[in-house]
Amino acid sequence: MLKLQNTFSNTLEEFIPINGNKVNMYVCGPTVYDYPHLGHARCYITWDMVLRYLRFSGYDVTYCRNVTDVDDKIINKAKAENTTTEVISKRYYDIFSEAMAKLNVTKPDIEPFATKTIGEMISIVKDLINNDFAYEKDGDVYFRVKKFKDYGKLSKQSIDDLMAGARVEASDKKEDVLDFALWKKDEEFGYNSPWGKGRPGWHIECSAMSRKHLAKQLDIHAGGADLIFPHHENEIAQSECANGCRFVKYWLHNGFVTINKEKMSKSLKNFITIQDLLEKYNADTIRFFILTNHYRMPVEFNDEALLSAQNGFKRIKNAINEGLKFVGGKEKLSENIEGEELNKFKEGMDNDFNTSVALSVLFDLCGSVNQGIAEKNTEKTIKYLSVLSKLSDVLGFKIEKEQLTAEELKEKLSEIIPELDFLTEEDKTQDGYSIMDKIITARNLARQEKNWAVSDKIRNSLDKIGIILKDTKEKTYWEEK
RNA sequence: GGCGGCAUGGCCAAGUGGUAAGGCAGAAGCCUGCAAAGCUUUUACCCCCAGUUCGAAUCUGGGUGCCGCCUCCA
Repeated sequence: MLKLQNTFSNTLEEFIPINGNKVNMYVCGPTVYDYPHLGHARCYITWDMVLRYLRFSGYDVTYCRNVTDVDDKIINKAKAENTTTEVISKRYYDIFSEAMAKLNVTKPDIEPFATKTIGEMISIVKDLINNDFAYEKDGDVYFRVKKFKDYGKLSKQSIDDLMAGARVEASDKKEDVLDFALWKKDEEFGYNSPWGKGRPGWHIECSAMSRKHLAKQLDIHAGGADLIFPHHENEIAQSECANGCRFVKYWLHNGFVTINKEKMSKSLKNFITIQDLLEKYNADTIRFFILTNHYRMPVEFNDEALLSAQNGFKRIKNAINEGLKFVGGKEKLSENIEGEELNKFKEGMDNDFNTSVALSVLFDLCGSVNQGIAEKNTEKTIKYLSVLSKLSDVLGFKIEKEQLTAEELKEKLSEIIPELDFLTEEDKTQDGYSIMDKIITARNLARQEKNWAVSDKIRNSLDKIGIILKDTKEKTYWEEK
């Protein structure tokens, strides 16, 4: 039985979808105006893990994650570069998509763009005005916060407290400081509307996109904890007042990535981009790093933590790769998995996605797989490896070695070929794999002759370009670090 | 000021009343020509104080420290 920590009730609740096993899941996506950083990676990897686990558990999930491509920051950047907002948002959307693909984040079923949903936004704003929940003033439209009695329920803020601590800019146009913009007048970059040319407010975008592409009522709405107030609070106000029904059943929020205990963010300029991080660590390491903590807790970023994740994940990767080598490939694994490890995994994940426990199960399985290999017990190895492989897949690890192509390998080897004097001119014209075979053969010859100086020199040369040799009784393997 | 969260071994982390999972790092040993990988062994009175209980890391109250939201933010 799956239980989720619902931000709305602030309790652990049993997950019962509105409509049988069909699940609508909406996640607030990126505003595409700059490079995505590790904080974004955490958010989308987290919801990807949730999506994968829901599907693994048998739910029929429709996953929608929007793209905000109309925004002040995009406009400012376009102005600065003397180009259009379309050019800017396209550029950063492509960068974002590439980063997500590299991180093995599942592509959403629906990925709507705000600029393609303007009609739906206008329709909601109209309804809100008709219901007296909103008012137009000089081309702007504002939401009348005090009219919505449930305002503040998600963030546990009372209207009085919000008033007292209000840091929101007062505006002559607003009836009340707490009122927020649904539509903003904008002659230059705006869209036609009943109130003149203008742009949608940020919050209305998600209300519109979720309604248009999923439903008036969502099972799960997720996002970063910084969106609870005001973004999600305002979405609730808009959607519930426009639709006349409850908006979201389960609100889920992820914690932040921190650096020196401070939230990683654009404004603090303490972020590391996904691109830069991928230069140093692979996608599985980054995912492992994120999944070691519960998704609602903060995760402290530093190189020591990433290194620890890298080493930890290597155990899982090694067990799977060695296991696959031993049993003879992925097709030997069985589809139907069972056992106490699987139960423990489910138990952990059912408890609000306790990935720490889930990972500990993977380590247990690694032990069993390694044992199976050591005992040369194919049946045992297949049994545990099947579970291990499946569960690592559920958590979204890629595992399968990104095997170098012959060209890439040759490219790497070219750096050290001058040191390898045993290679003939003819050898050097061959492809990477063949050259590698020659190198390993030469080294094993030296080993047979107990010429350790030569054999170690070869191994050290390969090590310099990130290739490790593993000697076993049967064969010598090579792999990337 | 209002609201929310966190505090467990050198580091990360699980734990939701019954006597502290797991990972990293370190140490010792096995294996190995040496490595790599693997295996075995190995380190905790859970921020402080008080209370509830036969029994608390876990519940209650009070401290202390740290973080987040209240403005754009994943």
